[in-house]
Amino acid sequence: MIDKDQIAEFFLFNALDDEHLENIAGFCTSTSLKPGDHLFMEGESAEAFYFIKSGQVKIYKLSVQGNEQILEILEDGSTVAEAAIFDREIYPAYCMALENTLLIKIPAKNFIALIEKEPAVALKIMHAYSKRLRYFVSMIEKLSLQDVRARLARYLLENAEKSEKGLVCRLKISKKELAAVLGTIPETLSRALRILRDKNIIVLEKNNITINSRSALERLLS
Amino acid sequence: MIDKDQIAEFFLFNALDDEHLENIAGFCTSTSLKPGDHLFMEGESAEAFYFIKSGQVKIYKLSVQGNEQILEILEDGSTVAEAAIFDREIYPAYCMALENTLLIKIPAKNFIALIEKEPAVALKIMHAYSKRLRYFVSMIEKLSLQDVRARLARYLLENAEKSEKGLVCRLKISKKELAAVLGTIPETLSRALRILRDKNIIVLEKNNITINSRSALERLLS
DNA sequence: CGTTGCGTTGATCTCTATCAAAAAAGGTGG
DNA sequence: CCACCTTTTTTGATAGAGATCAACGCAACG
Repeated sequence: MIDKDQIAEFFLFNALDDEHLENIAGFCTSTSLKPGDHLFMEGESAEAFYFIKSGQVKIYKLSVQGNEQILEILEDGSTVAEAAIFDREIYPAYCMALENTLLIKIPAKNFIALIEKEPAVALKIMHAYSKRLRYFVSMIEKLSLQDVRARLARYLLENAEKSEKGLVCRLKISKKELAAVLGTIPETLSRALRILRDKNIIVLEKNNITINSRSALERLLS
Repeated sequence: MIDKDQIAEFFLFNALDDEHLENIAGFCTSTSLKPGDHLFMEGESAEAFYFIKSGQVKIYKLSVQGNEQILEILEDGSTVAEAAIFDREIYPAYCMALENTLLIKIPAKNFIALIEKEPAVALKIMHAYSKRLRYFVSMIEKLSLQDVRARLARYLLENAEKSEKGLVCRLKISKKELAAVLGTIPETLSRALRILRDKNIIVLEKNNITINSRSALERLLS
């Protein structure tokens, strides 16, 4: 059981009044995970979805050979698996914590009942859905229409932030995970990074990648 | 302007009473397309979504080199681009008719207003969303974790139907389109089909593919 | 018929996964 | 702080899948 103030901060519920929040808090519980812990496995029945209060998880698929494709890296503020609860009620992928992670668990049943009374919540969920759909569409596009170097270039451009040194991409995940995000393997990622470094397009430090030439990266996309 | 009876048949609205249907019919219009016509282009602002009354469209992306990845083939009964209207309001892909196609156009604005009053419609839309999300997740999985032959095998298994000759996959699209659905090119698809034929796993006629050995196809998936 | 686009086949080349191994980076316990 | 172990990252060599380029048969269609 958790407190209504804890859930009031989440965008999904930020239009609701105290009475509703109390009600929701009544059926939510909290969960905590250590790095490597699974929140759920592919194929498990989906009776709840989650909010990430703090930490980081990955949603991923495995091939029969054991290759991993990360679908999403989710951080605090995100909802996890809200898609699974309306449909076949099975989680379609694995979810593993990458850090110490604190989540709020929202049972599907209660949530669906809530939506029937609160269309505002429904609209927010739909907004989250459409964002995720867009994300997956762009992922399909990248995977099937671009090579690894272009996928990396796009990732760098999308994740870089301005700093005193110029554009810098701070990796929040290991290179091994990044490889799985990009749909490749660590060796190939390592080589792709080296090529960009040798061309003086980027500068590599351990977890920071500084972009020397934004335009050169953009050229790789076409 | 269209009639309320025309929209009553669509699953999205099949829980609504006459008064609601009249209301909805009031803001819907119909559109018809010939093969090759575009319903919308990538990047266009999304002010409406659609129902397919009859016909067939493809939703696809293009790479800078002009390669095509089909995201979906949609047929009568499907909604088109219902995802685009809650988010950034831009169509994220192209939509082109493959046959003569009749659609009902539903303006986003009116539809959102409807949802706010009718949670039942919201739940149905969410159901459609989660189905599509699942579909895209499985597409990402296939594209990044399976080779072309496995993707083809899965397609055949998923689209085959029982007939007097056994399992038969009737192609509703050209092989060129099928290649784009599978994330490859016609040459590669042609070779993959030939290999399956040479192994006596399938029999090729022009638009029918008969499956001789279901188990052999299933073995290709692992 | 000629034209146009589709489907197939062949030859080649590029990209990326795989295998193997070394180097670097973290922990952990003494 | 150091030796030890594990995991990550990098590098090299190789092989395989699939894209590309080119050519040709074929059917549809004006």
